[in-house]
Amino acid sequence: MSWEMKSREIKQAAQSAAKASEAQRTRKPRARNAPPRANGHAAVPAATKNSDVVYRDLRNAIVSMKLVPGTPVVEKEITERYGISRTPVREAVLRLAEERLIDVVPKSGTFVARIPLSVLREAIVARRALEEVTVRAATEKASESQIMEMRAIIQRQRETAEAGSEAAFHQADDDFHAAIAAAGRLPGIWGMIQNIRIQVERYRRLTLPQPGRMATVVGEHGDVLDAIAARDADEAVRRMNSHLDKLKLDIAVFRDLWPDYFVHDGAFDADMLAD
Amino acid sequence: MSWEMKSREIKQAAQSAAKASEAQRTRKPRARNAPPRANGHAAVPAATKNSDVVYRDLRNAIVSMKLVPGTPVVEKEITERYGISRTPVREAVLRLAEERLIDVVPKSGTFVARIPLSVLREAIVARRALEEVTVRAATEKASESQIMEMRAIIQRQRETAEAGSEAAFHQADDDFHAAIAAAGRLPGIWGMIQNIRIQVERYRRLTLPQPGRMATVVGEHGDVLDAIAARDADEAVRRMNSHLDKLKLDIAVFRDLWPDYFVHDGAFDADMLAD
DNA sequence: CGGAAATAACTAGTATACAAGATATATTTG
DNA sequence: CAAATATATCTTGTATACTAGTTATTTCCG
Repeated sequence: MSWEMKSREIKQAAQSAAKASEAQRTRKPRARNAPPRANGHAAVPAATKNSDVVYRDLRNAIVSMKLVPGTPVVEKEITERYGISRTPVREAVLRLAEERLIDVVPKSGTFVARIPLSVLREAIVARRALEEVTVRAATEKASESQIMEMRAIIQRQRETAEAGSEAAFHQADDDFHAAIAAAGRLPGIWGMIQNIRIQVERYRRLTLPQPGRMATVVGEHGDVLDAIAARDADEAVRRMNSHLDKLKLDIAVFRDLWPDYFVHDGAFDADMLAD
Repeated sequence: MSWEMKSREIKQAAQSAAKASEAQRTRKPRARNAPPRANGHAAVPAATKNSDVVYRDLRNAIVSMKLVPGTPVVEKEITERYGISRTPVREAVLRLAEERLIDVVPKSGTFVARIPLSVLREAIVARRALEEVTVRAATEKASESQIMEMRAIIQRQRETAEAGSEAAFHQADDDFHAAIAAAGRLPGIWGMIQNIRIQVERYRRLTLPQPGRMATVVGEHGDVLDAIAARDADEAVRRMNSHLDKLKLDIAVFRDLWPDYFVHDGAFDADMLAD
């Protein structure tokens, strides 16, 4: 069940050596000042590159804790697994480094990053603030059809919870929060929340094996939606906050259970749990 | 005064062809499982790479509107300017593409991205939400010395405003908001705010030539700090919000003045200004 | 046998060469 | 002369080769 299972062989472009004979070039170069499209480049599906595949696989492996913090990430190894060159692999690694999921030590090695406790704490705070905005906007602006959509998502999540399908459950969880942002006409903020969530996701995976947690989540989502449907913004925000707060109960416990997975960087202090 | 002035010549590594003779290798490879450092890799200043230089210069040129939206960004051109190869240039371009400051059209060209109106609107909303968190935390936790520090920053900003030094003024502006986040023990959230700010910064530059604006900003900062010093969180948040709201008065006007600089993507609708 | 210096092998960073596709210019054709 | 076609030459994406720095191992010396 290692993450290598997910990596498909990427078709490697055959490198034929036939090079065009170099005819004399007497033509003057053109201007090429035209921007791509006036409307805003959403027509083409933006062909998925090899580096995107590597990025997605690596990212999934890291946030799902299949690659635990401290694991070396060797470019050459990935290169061979996918049958591609270092360039796209390196591209993916650099993207992950910018998201602080990977640490690159120059001329030495790259490793799956440890979870910084300070980032963890601030990410939870920031997410609360942004979810509050989306919930409030959704309460104000959600159409009836959007509320029905969200009820459908919750029902789907209930079904996946009963079936015990973890991946589908997480997907439905994502969809619910995204639907709230969409109902509030703030889809971009959902994107920001997702970026923040990455930082917390690995910690959340460590806390997963709580029995009955999935059913609890479904219930809390229902509570939030009820308040939105009743157009009670303050209550909706309160319920969303209490939903999100379930996460940070026992950071200290898990930090002590897996000390190697966390790093205690500067801005972390004792009031992390008191907040 | 073009942005090329800022690009310094980067020392190019001389490429001597002397390759070590390949002696027979009978040694078995080592393990190399050790993570970089147990404490968290903050010792080394992380030597600034060539790609970092290109990234910073390009980014500055874009957010300062020296490179206006739609301008082609040709890798080869940058390559020649800095005397380096395409690899680090490409690295910088890709980073900027992820920040949505650059649009890369595969096999065709890359261009300075237009400012998406929907992102603009949501970025302003998100920033308000996060600044509210930091202001509230600062009101609660700021030490006296930190408040004095912030007064000093405001005074410095007043001096730069009187001197008309725009760059120093912006720096002091940054420092003030950063100091608030630091006082609230939420430095990471300031980082998030900065990322969001990039999306708005270019629009802000278009609105700059408002006479007396700098003095107004200094005054508003002082008002916010007064409320923090008085430990009146609600008032501090109110003043910060009114400070930030100065930005979004007339988006429609500027969109009509420079239609080519903006792009009207999906999630934008008329209530953008009504909010 | 223990510790320090030498050395080999690995790492990321960079340079360069080529491939695949897109776009503007040149050419042909009605 | 206009429109369609052809072609040259851009562009980014990828592969490969090499450099410089780091780390583990070996070797040498006491």
